[in-house]
Amino acid sequence: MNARLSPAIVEASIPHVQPECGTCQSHELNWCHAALTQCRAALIEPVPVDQPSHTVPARRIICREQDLHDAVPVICNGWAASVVTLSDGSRQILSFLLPGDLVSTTLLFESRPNCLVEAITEVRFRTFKRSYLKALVFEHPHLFDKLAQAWIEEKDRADQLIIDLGRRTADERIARLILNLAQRLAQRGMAAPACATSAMEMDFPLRQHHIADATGLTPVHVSKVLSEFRRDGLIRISDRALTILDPAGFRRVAQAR
Amino acid sequence: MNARLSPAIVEASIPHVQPECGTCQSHELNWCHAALTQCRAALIEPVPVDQPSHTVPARRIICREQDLHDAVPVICNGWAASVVTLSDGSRQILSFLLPGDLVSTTLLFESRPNCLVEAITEVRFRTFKRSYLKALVFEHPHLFDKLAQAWIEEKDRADQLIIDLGRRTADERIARLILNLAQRLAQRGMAAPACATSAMEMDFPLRQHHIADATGLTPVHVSKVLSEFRRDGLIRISDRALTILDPAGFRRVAQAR
DNA sequence: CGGCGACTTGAAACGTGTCAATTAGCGTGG
DNA sequence: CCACGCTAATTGACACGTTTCAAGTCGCCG
Repeated sequence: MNARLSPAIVEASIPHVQPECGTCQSHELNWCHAALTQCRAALIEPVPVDQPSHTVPARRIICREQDLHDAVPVICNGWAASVVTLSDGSRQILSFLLPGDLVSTTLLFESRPNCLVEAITEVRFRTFKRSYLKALVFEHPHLFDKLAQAWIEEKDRADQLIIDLGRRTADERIARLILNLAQRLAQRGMAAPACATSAMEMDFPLRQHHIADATGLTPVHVSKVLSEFRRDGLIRISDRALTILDPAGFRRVAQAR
Repeated sequence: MNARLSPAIVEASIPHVQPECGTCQSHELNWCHAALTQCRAALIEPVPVDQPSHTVPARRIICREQDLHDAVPVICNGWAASVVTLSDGSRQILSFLLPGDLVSTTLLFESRPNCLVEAITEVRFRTFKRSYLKALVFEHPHLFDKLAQAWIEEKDRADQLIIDLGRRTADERIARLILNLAQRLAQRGMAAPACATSAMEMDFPLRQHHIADATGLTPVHVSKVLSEFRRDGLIRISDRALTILDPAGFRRVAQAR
């Protein structure tokens, strides 16, 4: 499927890249992989990865504003969120970050993120030097197209969230969040059809307070809505996994309008 | 102030460009002006403007999804909004477009906008050919930087709107919307300090239903909140103009958290 | 065993939506 | 010139969805 790097070259410059990246190579927009292969094709070296990778435990902050003056993080493994906290302590999650995601495409051009990136599960990530990644993107039209596409998707998701928060009820918001995550996971091969039915199963490490922060609701209300979904046989959550038992019905809830 | 195009060259290819653009040249990110001067500098011709300009009356739709397969609109004059309508008829305004604004930076790379652009006042706009504008941006680093900056601002505003809709009350949302517009107008020289006080005055063509569509509220509630602002001596609205009477107090309302 | 965080559930309070009646303004056509 | 119809805005009463507060369960880990 993918043209692996020659072990000899990789091992010489940055040990352990290949095995670690095995888990996110399925994602189309895989910056690590793309950057590494492009470098190799152009015989550039060293590879623009500052370190093999960082690993942080769940709930830890991956980067703050000041950490990003010249670093562009890419999630290799695990779930993260970009979060903004208001002065009264309430939080809003702007987006969830899944393996293969660039934290934000605007980071390629500016170093002033207004939000934190926080690990939800244990997260392994890599940081690229902005200047390096930027140069790479300009030299390789293929990478630039990927960037443009990532940028469009990022804006699309933001716009959808605006519509959700502005015009939809709690039930719709939560159902749509789950369906969106399911779709993104499926793209990465991280969600699987369960048993013979049309049900879908996926890892689901989110706490209810994450859902609340993302949908502009309170954790208490999230709990009530999820209970209702469960009572109606739409989903099942257990043991950090979620199953959509009735995809058609669930989509109907999500698209009440 | 600005280096005007030679009348001889302009008149030969596209009549009337110069006088019409007089009103939006003050805005830093002026695509018409930038594109035209760049073309001239590079001795490219014809200028990548398909027609002198279009003018549509208030409330008219400027472009739909299918109109944008190869056209990138720029607002020359007047106010517009990008709007999405849900199947039950409710509407969400994603952003207001002021003179000099590119409708959306993602339009440079893809032709699938999920929203309409609707005129609020009478609007004069220009459409550029995507391929042309795109090529131009790549050839001129200065233009590319402008694009990147526009992209960052666009995303910042979207993120702020997400926070507003997710975590702020009606009063905060409305106050912040007005303050944001005041700031953007001020950047364009379209808002002026009023009398000796610190008050700010500006054109304000928005109907209350526009405010409602942008803040995720109902027109009725918007009316109540604006009445309250007026009672408290924070703002005055009359005759399509808005004055912020007590900027400090108004900002306090907007940043309750 | 005790403590803590995640979740659940119910009751009451609050903010915003819905519905309805009314007024003002504005352009159109008789 | 006035009557008309239309849209925008205002205001009050009430309904609904969500939040807040509080109490309690469960599982996990020290």
